[in-house]
Amino acid sequence: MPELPEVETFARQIRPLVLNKPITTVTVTPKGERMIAPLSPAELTAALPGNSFSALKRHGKFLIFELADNKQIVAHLRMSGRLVITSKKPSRDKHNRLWIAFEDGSILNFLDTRRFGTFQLIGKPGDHKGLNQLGPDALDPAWTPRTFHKALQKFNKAIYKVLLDQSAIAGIGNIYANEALFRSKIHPLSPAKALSEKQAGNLLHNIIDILSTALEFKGTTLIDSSYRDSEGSAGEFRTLLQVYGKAGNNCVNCAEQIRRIRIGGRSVFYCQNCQKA
DNA sequence: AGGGGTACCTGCGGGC
DNA sequence: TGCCCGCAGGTACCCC
Repeated sequence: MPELPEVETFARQIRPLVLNKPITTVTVTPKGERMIAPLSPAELTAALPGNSFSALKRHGKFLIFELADNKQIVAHLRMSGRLVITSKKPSRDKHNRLWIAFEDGSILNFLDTRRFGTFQLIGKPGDHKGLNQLGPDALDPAWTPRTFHKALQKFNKAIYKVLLDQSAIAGIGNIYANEALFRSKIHPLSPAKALSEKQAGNLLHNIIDILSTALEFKGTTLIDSSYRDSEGSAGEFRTLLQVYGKAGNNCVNCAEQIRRIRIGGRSVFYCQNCQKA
């Protein structure tokens, strides 16, 4: 569920509460065991106590907890993961899968309803396959219209699929891909290669604007969705969505109704009239 | 290489 | 109320 703005929101909220604090215990529930694979709970538990996190970084939708001894924990929230801090006692949420207790009594809890999330200890930077395959972060200041246009040329597929391809640009998920294409007036099935540098530049601008604004709003919580930030608050970017989840609604720019199609098994929303490029 | 399908899980809403 | 279906913000893996 979480995309870049939601993951960054978690990072900002928990960072000051978990850095440079000695770890005392690690607890992995039976249903949390898959999430730490290939390590066993015993192996993870043996590696952490006495250690502490020296930094918490984010790349795309991954969170990287750096340990003082050069090891790292690479975490991914996938569809339903959440990170919550409690004091003295672990969260009693039924979906609390694993937690790390610190010397000062605070506890980092990884909640995950669907258990697709991962929380993997690696020996040194570079040892995580998923992380190694990532392209530049979507909010990396190094992006320019030219480099983005050039990156798109490498992919012989629909622009929608490239935006979701984490090896091309990291951090965009379904909601923000839909919104960025709508604002850029680009049809989701347009070949990525066909975009001009001007179109690519405009798309990049809209991606950055949407992700930055969504971050200010602490992400997007859809109606009936379970996403809540680390403090339990809903993300308010929902009010700014223009197409995602709005099949049948009138387009905000014209008289067309927003359509829903399937691309690669996922729901994609767009305006047939506005998104012709 | 790119497309599609399935799998991994749990929960929710809609239709009957 | 209960059941069955489709759906979900992600990604990996298989097959063609």
